[in-house]
Amino acid sequence: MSSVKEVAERAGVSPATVSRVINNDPTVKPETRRKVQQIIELINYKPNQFAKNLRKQASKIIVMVLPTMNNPFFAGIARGAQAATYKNGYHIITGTTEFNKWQLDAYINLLRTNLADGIIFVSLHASKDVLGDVFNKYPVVLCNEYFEDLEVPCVTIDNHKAGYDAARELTSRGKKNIAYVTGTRKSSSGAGRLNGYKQALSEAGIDYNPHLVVKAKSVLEQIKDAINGIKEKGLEIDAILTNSDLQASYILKGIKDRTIFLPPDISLISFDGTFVSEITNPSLTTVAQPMYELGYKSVEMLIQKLQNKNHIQENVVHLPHQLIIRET
Amino acid sequence: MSSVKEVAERAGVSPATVSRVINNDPTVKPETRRKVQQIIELINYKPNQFAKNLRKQASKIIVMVLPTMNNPFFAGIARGAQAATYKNGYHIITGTTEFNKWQLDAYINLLRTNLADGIIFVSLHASKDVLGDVFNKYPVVLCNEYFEDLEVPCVTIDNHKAGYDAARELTSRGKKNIAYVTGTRKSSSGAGRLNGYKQALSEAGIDYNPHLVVKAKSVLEQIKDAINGIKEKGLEIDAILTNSDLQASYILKGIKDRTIFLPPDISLISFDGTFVSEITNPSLTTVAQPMYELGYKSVEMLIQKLQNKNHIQENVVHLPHQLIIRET
DNA sequence: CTGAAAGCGCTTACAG
DNA sequence: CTGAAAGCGCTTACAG
Repeated sequence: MSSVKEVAERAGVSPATVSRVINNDPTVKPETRRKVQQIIELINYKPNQFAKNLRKQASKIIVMVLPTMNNPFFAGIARGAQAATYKNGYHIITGTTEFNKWQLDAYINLLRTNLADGIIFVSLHASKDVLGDVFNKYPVVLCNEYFEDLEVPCVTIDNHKAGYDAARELTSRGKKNIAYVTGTRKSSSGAGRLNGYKQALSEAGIDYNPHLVVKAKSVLEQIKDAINGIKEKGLEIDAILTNSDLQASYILKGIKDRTIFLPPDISLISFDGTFVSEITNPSLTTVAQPMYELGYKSVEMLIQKLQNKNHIQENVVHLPHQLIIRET
Repeated sequence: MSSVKEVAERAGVSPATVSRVINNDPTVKPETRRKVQQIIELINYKPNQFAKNLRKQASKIIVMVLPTMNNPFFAGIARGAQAATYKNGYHIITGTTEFNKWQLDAYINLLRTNLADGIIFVSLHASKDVLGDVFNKYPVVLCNEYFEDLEVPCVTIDNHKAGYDAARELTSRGKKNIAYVTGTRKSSSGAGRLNGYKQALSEAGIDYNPHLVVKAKSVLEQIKDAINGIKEKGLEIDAILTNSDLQASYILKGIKDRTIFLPPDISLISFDGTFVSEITNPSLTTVAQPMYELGYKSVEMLIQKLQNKNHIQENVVHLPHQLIIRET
């Protein structure tokens, strides 16, 4: 392993000067710089990151915690995040909790041990009690979900408008009984979308019926029960809004299997706009989210925060979504 | 930020002793240990990883490079890898190349700068010339694809047998004209599967026809052209074998769109066994790979290598695959 | 424009 | 069983 010392000796300068060359200190005489750079290339010297980090008290590593990689929506966010970290000379450790509480703690420890400079929580569903402390102590950016009265920066779509756009499309098709399959957990995105849904109904002169709003995880079993539960109450369904492409794909599956009792040509709109919405049969009408950009922007905001660049002005950044009409 | 020094002062011992407690040195007197541990908890002390790494010349960080996260097959591998690193007290930086050559170099730099201890390449398609150097200098494990005469450990399924099992299923259905859509790049997995396919044909008394084997990326356009290309040569197709669930899903799409001219009930078998094979309509018969285990085992082997535990005996580890019969 | 020196926060061989 | 000291490989205020 070569070191500044070795480069210094070979170049006939001090380690300090080598360091200055590496860090583009403008006070170095051009000739000296050239000499040092030559040696660096000659012996293919790369500075030891740990020594650097230890000295600088910063690692240029950030952490991104996602619920899972199994949903291509999150994979898309991770991709964007990766691109942004790379572009800014940072590194990223992406991890998933797979819905385990303990996993979350493991990632936070990366901050506590100084391994990482900051953290991005994607679609975090956790109580403020647990995390308020983390928000106070470390640089944090949220993606998709925000916490009401905490001043943590957040990148998301305008969920109210997204919910509105989706429901509006259905009411404009003349649908009156629009079931809405949400996620199982309370969330800012869920609340926003629900309000948008209600607004669209109201504008179409349709009464809001809470029995049409049901919760389910992205598991065939739960989705089936949730939807059939509505019908068992004697309610009609002539359209469905669903929380994710994945959920929607299971609904189509259930309809085809005849475990969900709905017509195969039912109006169905989902959220996300992943490739899943293209490969189902029929293909899904979906509210596409800018996954890549969500990840990219989250990283940019975190880095901005790390570099204390003029105190981030906007706390919540809304990225545009887009309703894509396909076959459902 | 608290440090060993602070803990030492508060506990009335030397920094060395604190370090010994942290590292479970058995020579510490139980009483001393207790005293120190109390202080550690009291002030919630966490050792600075960089200082530790610098001193130990190891980071317990490994890198996993995947082609993309957009294919759930790779997401599954990443999940398994994550679990294994966590279990072993390591951290993992997973990154994707998205098929860019330059990205690869960025990940290798993590080794050069000592940020990471070792690297896992998943489905790596690169020439030995480029990477032989990396293989020699740093601890490397390969996943899915191996390089013939390099002694780099590799975790994969038995692709020959997998290709055989898939093709065998088709010949046993009485199919005679089995098209095979492979990936676009030369690969050890591709070669293995092709040989298995040939063996199954031969056992069924069917002549191997190279015109039935076509290359395509996981893009509708290419797959369409590849398959229609066969038909334009005047060849019949009564079954298809395809490289991935994703590719297969596009084939179904094309058939339904009538841009691929095949009957909707054609026999179709794909590889991977991701959730995609469940949500297509019809659902896919697929050769399921143990994604999670592939990732998990790759990490285990790398860590074994890092710890020099009795020189890894087996160089290539084959994990079991499973043919899952669904609707195609 | 450059160098000598101190220090980032750990661990470990050595001495006792 | 424990401490003093050296050192991992950098960077930076200070002095010249």
